Amino acid sequence: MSGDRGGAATILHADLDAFYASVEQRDDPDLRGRPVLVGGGVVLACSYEAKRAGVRTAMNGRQARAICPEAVVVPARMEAYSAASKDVFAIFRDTTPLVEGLSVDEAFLEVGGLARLVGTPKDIAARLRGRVLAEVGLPITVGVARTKFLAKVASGVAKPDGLLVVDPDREREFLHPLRVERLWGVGAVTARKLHGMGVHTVADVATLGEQALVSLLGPAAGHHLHALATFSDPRRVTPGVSRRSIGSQRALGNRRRSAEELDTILAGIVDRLARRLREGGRTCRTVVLRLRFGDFTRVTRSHTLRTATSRTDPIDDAARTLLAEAMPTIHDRGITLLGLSLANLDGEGREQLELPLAEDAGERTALAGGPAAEDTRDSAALDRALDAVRARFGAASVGRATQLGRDPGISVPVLPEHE
DNA sequence: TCTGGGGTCCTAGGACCC
DNA sequence: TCTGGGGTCCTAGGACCC
Repeated sequence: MSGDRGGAATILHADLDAFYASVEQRDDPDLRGRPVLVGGGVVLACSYEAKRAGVRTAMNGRQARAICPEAVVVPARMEAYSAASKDVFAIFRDTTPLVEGLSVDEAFLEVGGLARLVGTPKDIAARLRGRVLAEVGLPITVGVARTKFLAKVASGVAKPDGLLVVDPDREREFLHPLRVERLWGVGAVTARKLHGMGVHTVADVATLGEQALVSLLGPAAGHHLHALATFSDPRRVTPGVSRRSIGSQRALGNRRRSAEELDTILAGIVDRLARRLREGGRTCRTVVLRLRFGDFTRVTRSHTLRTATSRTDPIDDAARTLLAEAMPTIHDRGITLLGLSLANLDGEGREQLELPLAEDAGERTALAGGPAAEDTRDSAALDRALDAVRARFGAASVGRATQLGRDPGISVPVLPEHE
């Protein structure tokens, strides 16, 4: 039964193998058994045949074709991958209600409560693999362990098309010989730091001790790594965790773009994101502009709105302002990527409309219109501004205007339409 | 490895408040 | 005039994941 650390191996980590490439091979029999690269400019995904030749995800396309000249390059078909992902997740949820998705192609499943009805976790995992292959036509690897982390490591070790159960009594012999790169949260930078300390295996991490890890990597990463290396991972499988940000970006290549072009591209991104926001019934408060340059340096500029919104206009205003303010400082570097993220999702419940105010001899007066009416310093302007809000949103939808702290602005709550 | 598009979380400093 | 400690919020950047 369970090991000495209390708990049985009931967490599954299910991970589709070379997901995009497998969908392509499923849909085109000619591609089966051959090295497949998805995406031309950069390798978005590659089949195991290509991986064996040395191709890696995110590799430059030209380089990948040089390494593996016989590879077939196919364009990405995002709709097909989304559909396949939905089908696979339906099988996950048919297996257990406790499904926590990590990305389009992987999820944790808690099957502890199911054991007596449908078999051991290993039986469940085997059946799951069979169903995904039979019903969706895709190979999937499943790791089974007592903790999320060990289950994920297990699936990584078992790939491709494998099933691996880590017995709770044998966790140490499974984990400690592995390289530190297997630890969740150890990437290139952290690995280099650890290697510099003579730490190469997970056993080395455990030996190094928590204090040394914290001083080397900072409190969060240090505690985290120590916990993983010493089998302490109390995180439960929690379904339905909602997104904390959404974003969209576009690579622009090396060609120089005019201000008008950048403007058009930004408008398209804003439009898409605001629509996604509304479709999801969410609001955002923080708008983050992301830029990348020819030398691959990056810059972000962010602005937090005073009130949450899902409307396009305030997001668009903020994005444009951020870009305009950033332009002088980035000057000649050549923008190669333009992106926008909306964060602070659901930061406030009620959507509000803000109207600008003018400062005049210590008194604040509302402006009648938008920012264009800055010369209007009429004391009746507040009323006119409120009228404008009513005209736009309907009389019943306008709440009481309030002064916003020391800021030169007022806030007019706009109630939801059906309230 | 000269680089996509989508995300998550952490850190550090400054402003501001009590 | 100089000086606390603690808390929150915002901004910018960085590391990491698939």
